[in-house]
Amino acid sequence: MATVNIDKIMQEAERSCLEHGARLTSKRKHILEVLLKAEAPRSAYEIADLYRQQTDENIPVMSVYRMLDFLMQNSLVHKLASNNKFIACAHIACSHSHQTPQFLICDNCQQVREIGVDKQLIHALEESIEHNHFQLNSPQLELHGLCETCQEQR
Amino acid sequence: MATVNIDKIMQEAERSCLEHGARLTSKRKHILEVLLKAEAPRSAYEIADLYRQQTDENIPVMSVYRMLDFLMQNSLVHKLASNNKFIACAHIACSHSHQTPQFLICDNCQQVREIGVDKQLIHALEESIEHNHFQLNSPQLELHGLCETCQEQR
DNA sequence: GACTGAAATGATATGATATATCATTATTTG
DNA sequence: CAAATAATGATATATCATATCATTTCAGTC
Repeated sequence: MATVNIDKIMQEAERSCLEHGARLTSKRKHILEVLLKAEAPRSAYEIADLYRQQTDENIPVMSVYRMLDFLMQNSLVHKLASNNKFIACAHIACSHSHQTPQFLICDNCQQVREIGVDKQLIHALEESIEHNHFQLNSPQLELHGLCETCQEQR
Repeated sequence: MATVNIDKIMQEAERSCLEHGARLTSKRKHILEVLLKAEAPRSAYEIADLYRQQTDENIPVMSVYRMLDFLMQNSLVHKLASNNKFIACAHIACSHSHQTPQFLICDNCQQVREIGVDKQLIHALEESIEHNHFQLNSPQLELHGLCETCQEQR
């Protein structure tokens, strides 16, 4: 089942890149696939290792960073600032347009859920920030806590 | 004027540590002072350099990290995950209890404003997160954009 | 199909951030 | 004061990230 999803997501990623004139090369695709298969956020170095395992091909970390930059620019991958790791965007194959990503990061098992933005919430945020005469970039929220599974284990 | 404020803040920091049985040693105090004097967030290595300049005493970076850990545990310092830098808490000498810190980070001049938490906003956040069966730790928000001064310069 | 310019990738070096570990010094407490 | 605990120093090393120049690949053109 997972592979079916990945195939579908990859198709959508290709379509979206084509539309924007962005070149989703084979190596960039592999990097995205590595992240789609990973169950948790991965560092650039971990991604390089997984890439080697999954393709029997070497890849310089420098290249991984560059490919991650490309994928991020095309909203296919996000970087989590709070732990310097990368994840595939959870909404690549969704129809709803890609908005501000919000992440729930489990501090126990490290799993990350990317949730949709609540419009009202964003509005409230912006209000709060306007009071401070601050002009917001698209705000990425990273929220730490415990996921459902890990709550139960306590 | 700045020094007056710093003195007052330091007094409050000492009082608060005493209250919690936390030992605010002279070196830890110096680290906090360095951050209070800095106009922008600083990395641990920058803090070590400033410490040397301001005290004519060497300090190992390892120690800086440990002291920063201590200061963070006692809510005197925050770490900004989005740029791996540290700042003094803006509310040390405030009477209102220390809640979720929210940071507005200027991507142009790097200045950071720590703003108070809007109760409604936090409530909305928590609602949004409950839908995902996620148990939040105290959420620290880091919001990037342009401060008032830098907006005007564009 | 060869030529050319641009984009992508490789290779190498190095900088920046952070932690592990063991030794030493300072402080508290009985 | 001695023993226990906490704080700091010293050293090594892991981890994350970027700068720079060389090489390869690709798209468009003739």
